[in-house]
Amino acid sequence: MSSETIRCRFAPSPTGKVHIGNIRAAIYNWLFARHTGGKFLLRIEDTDLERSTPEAIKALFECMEWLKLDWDEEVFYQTKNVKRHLEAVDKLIACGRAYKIEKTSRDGKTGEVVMFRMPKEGTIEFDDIVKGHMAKKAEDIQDFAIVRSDGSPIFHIANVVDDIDQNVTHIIRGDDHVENTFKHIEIFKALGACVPKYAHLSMIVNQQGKPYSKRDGAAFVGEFREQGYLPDALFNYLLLLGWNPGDEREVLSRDEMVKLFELERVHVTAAKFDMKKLAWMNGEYIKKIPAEDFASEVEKRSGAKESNAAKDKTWWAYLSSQLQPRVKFLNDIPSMTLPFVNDDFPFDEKAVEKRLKKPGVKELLFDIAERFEKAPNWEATELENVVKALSQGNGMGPWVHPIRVAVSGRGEGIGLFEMLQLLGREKTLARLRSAAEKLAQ
RNA sequence: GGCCCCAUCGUCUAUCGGCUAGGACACGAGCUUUUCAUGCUCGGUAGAGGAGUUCGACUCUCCUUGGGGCUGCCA
Repeated sequence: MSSETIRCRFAPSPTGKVHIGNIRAAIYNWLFARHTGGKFLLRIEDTDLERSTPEAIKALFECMEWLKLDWDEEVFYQTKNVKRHLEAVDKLIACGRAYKIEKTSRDGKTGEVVMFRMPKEGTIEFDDIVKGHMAKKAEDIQDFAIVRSDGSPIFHIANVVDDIDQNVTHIIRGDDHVENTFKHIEIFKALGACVPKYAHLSMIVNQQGKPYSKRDGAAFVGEFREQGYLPDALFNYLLLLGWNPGDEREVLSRDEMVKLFELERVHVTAAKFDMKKLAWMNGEYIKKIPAEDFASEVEKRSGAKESNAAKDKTWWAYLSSQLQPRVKFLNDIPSMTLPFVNDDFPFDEKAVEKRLKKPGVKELLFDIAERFEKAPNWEATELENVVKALSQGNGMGPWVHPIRVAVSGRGEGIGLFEMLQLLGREKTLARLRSAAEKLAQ
């Protein structure tokens, strides 16, 4: 196949939220087009006027942009092609491949619809790029409606006519359309059009093997975004769910993906969505963020007030360098940075119980505050030396743990002495003493 | 019910007839260590069952079982 003729498309119906299974189809289409040098088209199947609002379409665009899925040519709106759909229907009626009939729908609507006439014998077959050879006896497929009693075209005819009009050569879509393909092939043929190549993608399923839905956790792209997932991490993970480069690489750059992606390597089997692996992937991508960018992300998400002069660029860089290997989700940043930017931070009850409410801790905190106060400078190494001297070669745990909880309210976090350096002398001493005084009561 | 599709560690997967079945996530152990992470090292767990083809089958064929999809005036 000549590469300049390859044209594939992502054809979602805008419902306001973009499901991960759906966006994976977009990703595969995009990668296929970019790999082959073909075109990636975007068609919005907005015939459902109830759900297809401008807001829903906007959400779709935002989602595409977030994942850096750029498309070629102008967006194709299905509603703008209704005239062509109906022309095709007339043509089908004229040649006997469609007919009008009085029908009562499931929900009780009665009226005249247009049905597409399926052949009554023979086999319909196609070679699916991922599923292989597919065949079905024509007699196993019933005639089906293509125009509603209100005169509006139905998915089957609209979809096929749009694909013809957009010169689509490759249809890469969800597994749930396999059965439709046998119907659509007949429409293409009846209309005298070339039948495109098909590639059907397996579904993303939950731990029970059922289609992954919102009941299983985040199911829409927007939710992953809100939860602090990086677009590249989600993209990479979704790609791996059903495709691999054939070697052991898993974390791939966009360029590598484009270079390596082949539809032929896409899996037939349904893949279970593994949130744990996605989380790991996200951590990998967070570690890849350039230090400067991560620092500004930390500053942005910390909710810090600009007024604090002590917090200069160096300060943020130091804090974020400590945070970067520890952050799994960008959404973890606010709670992790809170003790650094605000004196009003929560104390973890368990940590307080375990580290502070112990005999001698009050005295220990007062004592250490005094020793820190005398420190010649406020560098992490200097502060560490103070505690080292106290521990006399034994573990520093008995000092480190209470200090950590006293100044940050939590049992875990970045290195303690780095933490103290970042807090500064004044805040550290104040917090140590205030915690000690609370214990006295 | 009918039709279609699928089947390797718990999960994602490598393997396109030669396998002591490899990797990643997760899990366990250890090292590093002030915590939590990171990093490094090590470890366990897999070819649904049954026939057949073959010198040889995870790989090919058939059956069984299990799972999924479709069977709309939804897309």
